[in-house]
Amino acid sequence: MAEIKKLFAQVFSKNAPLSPRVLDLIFSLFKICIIEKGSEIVSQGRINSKEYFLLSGFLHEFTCDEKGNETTLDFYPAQSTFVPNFCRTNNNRSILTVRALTKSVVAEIDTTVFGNTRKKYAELDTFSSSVIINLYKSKLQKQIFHATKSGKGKLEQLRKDYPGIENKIPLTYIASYLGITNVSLSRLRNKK
Amino acid sequence: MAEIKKLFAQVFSKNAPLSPRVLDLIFSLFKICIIEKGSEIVSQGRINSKEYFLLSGFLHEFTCDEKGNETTLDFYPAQSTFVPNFCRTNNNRSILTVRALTKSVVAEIDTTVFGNTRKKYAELDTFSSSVIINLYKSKLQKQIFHATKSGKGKLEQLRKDYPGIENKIPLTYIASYLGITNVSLSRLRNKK
DNA sequence: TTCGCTTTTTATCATTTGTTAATGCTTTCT
DNA sequence: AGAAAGCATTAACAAATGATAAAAAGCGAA
Repeated sequence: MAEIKKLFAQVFSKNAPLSPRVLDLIFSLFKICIIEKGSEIVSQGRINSKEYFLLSGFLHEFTCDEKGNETTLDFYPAQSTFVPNFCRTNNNRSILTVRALTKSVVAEIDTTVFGNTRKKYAELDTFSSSVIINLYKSKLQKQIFHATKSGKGKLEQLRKDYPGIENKIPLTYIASYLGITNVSLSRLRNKK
Repeated sequence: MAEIKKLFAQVFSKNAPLSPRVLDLIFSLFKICIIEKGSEIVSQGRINSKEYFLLSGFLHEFTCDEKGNETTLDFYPAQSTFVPNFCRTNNNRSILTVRALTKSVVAEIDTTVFGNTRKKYAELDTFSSSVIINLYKSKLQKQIFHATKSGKGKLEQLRKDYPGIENKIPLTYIASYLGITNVSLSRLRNKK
């Protein structure tokens, strides 16, 4: 349990520093969940009213269009912050799915509980702003990534952003994230 | 001046409804600026501490890499909301540029003035959340756009998103936004 | 292990996109 | 008007990517 709390503190510190007191308090409000490989934490179309932090494991976030095609939008390595609930929902229904690609440990809290706590502690407010800034900047980077790089360049960037990812998860998800076909990805990987 | 205020009200209502009273109040705090074609409202690398709303005209948002290559990230048709200051800056310095592609009219306000006013009126808080949600969703759409569509598909989508844009601004910016070369864009336009 | 299923690679061909360069068309400025 | 600069199109070729299908490799369950 001490390890869990350490991981928890680390995820939070990636966004903004929190005092030990507030960290203790907020930690006590979270529920720790074990997620089996293949199961979904958040599901597209479903009601969801929680905030999440990934402590350990590996997840991917994707949308599914009318034809059933999944597009992977992001990867969550260990110690990642989820998109905030209010951004990823329409009328409380999720617009995307987050699925475990390996067995994972997630910390979850109700949005209203978190919101109420936030009102009491200014540092949690700063924390939340920081989450949004990081989210926006990461999306901005993704746009530049897609608009300026070819398949080869995107694969190189992916390798920097997520070291070892090719040995961790099925390549289909990587191809989807890069916006290329499985066949193209295979070619790029086996070429010089 | 009555027209200006009407445009102002319309931009705001695109995010979240505001009561006439708060709208009047907030309007009085803004400064209305005429922007000549080609000049920059926000400049990459420069200190900036304002929030902006585009009343009329047409803008584009871009970043410039070390080599001087510009990548257009977004277009702002008349009555658009800018990315919030806190998202588009690092230590108060802008990480992107917004430039007028036609003569434009912009409403501007200091971030701290806006922030203070927001604290007093809950509806402005809702408004700000709404701006962020719209921002995030628009970035999400852009990622899906790039990851799932070919040049042809992206051009078709652009035409839906920004009707008439091809007759309004230089095609270079459009090609950059689509992540293709000027030559490819020209080909796609004159084909089929 | 062996079987069956999924994932990945390989091959072939068609299509798209990039690169380079030349041309023609506007626009702008003097 | 004329010159200069910027913008858009076209052409020709090279390179990258997609589509399809088949083979190979990996994985899990009985």
